[in-house]
Amino acid sequence: MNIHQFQYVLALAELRHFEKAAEKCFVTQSTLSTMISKLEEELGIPIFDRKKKPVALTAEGAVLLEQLKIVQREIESLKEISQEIKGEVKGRLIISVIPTIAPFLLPLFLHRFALQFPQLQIIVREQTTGEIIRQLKSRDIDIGIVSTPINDAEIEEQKLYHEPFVYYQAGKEPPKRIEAHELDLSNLALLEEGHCMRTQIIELCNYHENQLVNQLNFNFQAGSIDSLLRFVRGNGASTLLPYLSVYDFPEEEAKHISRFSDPVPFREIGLVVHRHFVRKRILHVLEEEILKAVKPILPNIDFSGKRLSPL
Amino acid sequence: MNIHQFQYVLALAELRHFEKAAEKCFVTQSTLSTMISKLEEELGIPIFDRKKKPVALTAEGAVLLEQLKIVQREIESLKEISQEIKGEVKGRLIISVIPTIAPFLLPLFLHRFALQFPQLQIIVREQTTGEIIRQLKSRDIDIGIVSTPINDAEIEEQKLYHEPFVYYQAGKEPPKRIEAHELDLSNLALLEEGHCMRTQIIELCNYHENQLVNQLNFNFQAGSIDSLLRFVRGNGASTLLPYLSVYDFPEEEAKHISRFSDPVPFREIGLVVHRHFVRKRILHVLEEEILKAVKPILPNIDFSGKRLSPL
DNA sequence: AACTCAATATTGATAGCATCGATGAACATT
DNA sequence: AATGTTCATCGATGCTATCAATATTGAGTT
Repeated sequence: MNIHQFQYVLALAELRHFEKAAEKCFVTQSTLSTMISKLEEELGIPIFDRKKKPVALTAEGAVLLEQLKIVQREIESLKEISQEIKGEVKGRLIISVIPTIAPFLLPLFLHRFALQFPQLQIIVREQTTGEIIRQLKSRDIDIGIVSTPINDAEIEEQKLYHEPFVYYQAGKEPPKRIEAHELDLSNLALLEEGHCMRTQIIELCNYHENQLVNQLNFNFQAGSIDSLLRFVRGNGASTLLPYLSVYDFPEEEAKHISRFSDPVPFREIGLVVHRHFVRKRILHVLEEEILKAVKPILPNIDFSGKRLSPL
Repeated sequence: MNIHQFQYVLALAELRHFEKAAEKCFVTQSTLSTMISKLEEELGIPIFDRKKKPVALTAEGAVLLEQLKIVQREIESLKEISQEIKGEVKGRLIISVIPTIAPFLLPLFLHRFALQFPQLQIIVREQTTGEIIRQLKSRDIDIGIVSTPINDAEIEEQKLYHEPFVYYQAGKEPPKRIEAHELDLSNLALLEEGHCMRTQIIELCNYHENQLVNQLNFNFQAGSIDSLLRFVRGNGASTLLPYLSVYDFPEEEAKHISRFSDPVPFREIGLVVHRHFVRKRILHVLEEEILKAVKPILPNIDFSGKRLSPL
């Protein structure tokens, strides 16, 4: 039994073709065939059904495969840990960010972050919280940036910052400051379902979804803050926006923004990783870079001990 | 990099002596030395400090060792899974049971259970809940039998049965049936601290620890139900006992027992394993054997939907 | 400083095995 | 029947894990 055999099985299970799997492992088909047979023999269980075209996993093989994946992953972690110890950060890192954060936060830190790990191939995606958590668990992505808390035993969270919401009113010029409870909730536009910010705002308003939506005689499902804003402007509607999406508004646009008086409604943004994520240094640098970028921009409000403030 | 090297490192880390570690791995000292050097070279990190006598782990080595243990464990799981698939159950199984269950439950099923796995070396220990959970997490034991729920993300629970408490009064003969609230709480003796049953009974009584203990002018710390009973008998005191400890009392002793009328105070007993425990079949057979043994004995009470009933 | 002992590293030989290219076997397609 | 595809098997080869023997190192000891 050896580590190569594990890789061969995983490759064959993925590609379902001996030659292609062999190619992926940089060996000949002959080697792959022999080695997989040996592992099957040693375990005493046929992993593949070679009668089927293309090759298929046996029922027992499917069970074993799951464990093989785990073993493989832990061996990968071993390598990653030693690279971290040596201060070498290589390989590929996939970061996924929710759509209400990504376009505003990423430009603030991504470049500086990437510079620190020239050997690291960084891939950034935009996904909803649900997808991010699912993919963290299946280890398809490495780090998520979402609105915390998540409260999942498999997921580790790292609080980053609190981001206030602001009120945006198209057409009129609302007052600079506004009390949460005096908010005009008619014509409040929201993002489409699946976005955590939609849910948060609905909860903030203490309103049922129907009540909010029904204020408008048609229903626009915005998939991004940008799209939401265009809709709001075009229809004289209003909405709530995260602070980072408005902090650099030009003067003309800033007139439509109201900041909230205390208690300011806000959301918490944090890093999330799988609990077995081992590249601690990357995580630490990422956290530092984000905070360094975001702190000078965010208003200086003390959110300590506060929960989401209902409107 | 290969699996043997992992084992060599683990053995050396444990025994801190090349020759002894080599012996444990059934290779020569020369092999062990070479192979460990190779792994260190491949990882690029010295794991051991050979200058120290006896050999010591380097700081980095200690970090790597943790991951090596994980890898090793997952490979062991792979073997165990294939044995389970083949229906072969071999190796060693360590079961730990809390002291208020062990002496009464074990004789009821252990023999029949062991017969089903003649190749399995079964070791049974008696430990408190805290120790059991700790050792499950460090993977030093395999299965625990405790009073559930535990509610720990790393621990998986398997409910077994509900066990009523009964009231024992030395000296007098209490009525056959007793209402929980009419219980005489003076002179109620308890197990020493660390036993979950002590805590449960204190909670049941809704009494603070001091109030209960102060009823007696001296303080006996019983470490087992047996020891507790001797004390109670010798001092005309009273106590609560788990049903399995009294169900086969001789008539003379049974006179001192009161069963509770509804709502009957009870505890829940369950199997607990680490969430990565893979020997599902063993667990399943164990559960079946315990239930088969215990069901004819336990009184037929429906505890569904009830929580621990306070006295 | 010379010696001794214990512990680890190194050396050179060997056997086992992963790997290869070539070929064979099974099966589907034409 | 001929051909193509796919996986298994065979014999050769080179690598490497392993061994026994020996060298080196280091910490006492005399």
